[in-house]
Amino acid sequence: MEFTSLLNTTSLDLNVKPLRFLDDAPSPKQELESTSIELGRHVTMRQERSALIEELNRVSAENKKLTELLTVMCENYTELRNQLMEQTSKNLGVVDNINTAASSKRKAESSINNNNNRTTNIGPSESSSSDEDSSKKPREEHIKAKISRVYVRTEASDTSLIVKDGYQWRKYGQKVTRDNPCPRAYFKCSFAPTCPVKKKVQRSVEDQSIVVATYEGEHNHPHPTKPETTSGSNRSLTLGTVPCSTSISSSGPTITLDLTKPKPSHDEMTSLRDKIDAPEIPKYLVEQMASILTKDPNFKAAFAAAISGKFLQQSN
DNA sequence: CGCTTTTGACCAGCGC
DNA sequence: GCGCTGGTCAAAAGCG
Repeated sequence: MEFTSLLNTTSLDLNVKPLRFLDDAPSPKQELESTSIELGRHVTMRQERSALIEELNRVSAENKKLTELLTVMCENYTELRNQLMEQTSKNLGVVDNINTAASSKRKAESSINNNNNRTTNIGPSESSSSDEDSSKKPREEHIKAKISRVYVRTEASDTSLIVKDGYQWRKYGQKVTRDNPCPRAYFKCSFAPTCPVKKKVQRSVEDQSIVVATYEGEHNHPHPTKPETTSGSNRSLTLGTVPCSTSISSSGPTITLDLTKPKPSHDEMTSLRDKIDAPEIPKYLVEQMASILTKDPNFKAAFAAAISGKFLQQSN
């Protein structure tokens, strides 16, 4: 799917013609001639109309600015996407080697029955069953612990088996396994005493600059610190007063933009722009939101309908 | 002094 | 039953 083919912000006509519906309305002159009793009311209406026109022009200008902001974000996304594609194509071969090397003789023997469950993952990932646990305890009816595996590239000279994921870990053992001369370190989550999560860290036998971290279980406590990367597939945030949430699922990215809430004031919109530009909001998050917005073919229609509906509501 | 790391010993599962 | 292997325990050492 080519993103640029979907992205056409110029066709996203956010600069609606706010004055158009005014042309269709009866002119003030005609109404004044119709009855003199309503003269005072027409004066008030004229003031309201001019205020409305001013408001609509301001909204149009804001829409134009938002369009430009969206265009910039989409350009950044395209650039990052190209970099990601380039990096991914480089790493795929390495990961395949890791996957092959990680299969020990014991696993190979037992994996005849469950080899189809093996997964090849880049970054935080999950598998329905653990290839190691299933070989160790094949009689278990259910897998108690949630297994995920993370590959981290580090300096080959760095002998410390430390994977910075934001959690606090206590090392409780180290073992040299048969299939890998590099020792395997065993960690337990020390942030919460009752947290059942365990972590195994071992260098890849093929590429010692890559550290393989295997997580077992789920944390039963909030994240102690902000991690470098998010392992979850769902993200949700509220930017200022704009109710906006994004999520990425297996079925694809979805976005919930609550336009039913009251329209933010000018100060709130300015605050929102400041927050988007502010460094406390990660750039990747803004770019992700922009990409999700522009990827959604229904977004343009929904956004245009919401704006036009707002205008019609005000005109009534 | 308290916490973390190290490391040898111990235990359990599995195959033969 | 025995040996191999991965995983865990716990005492000692290290560190701030």
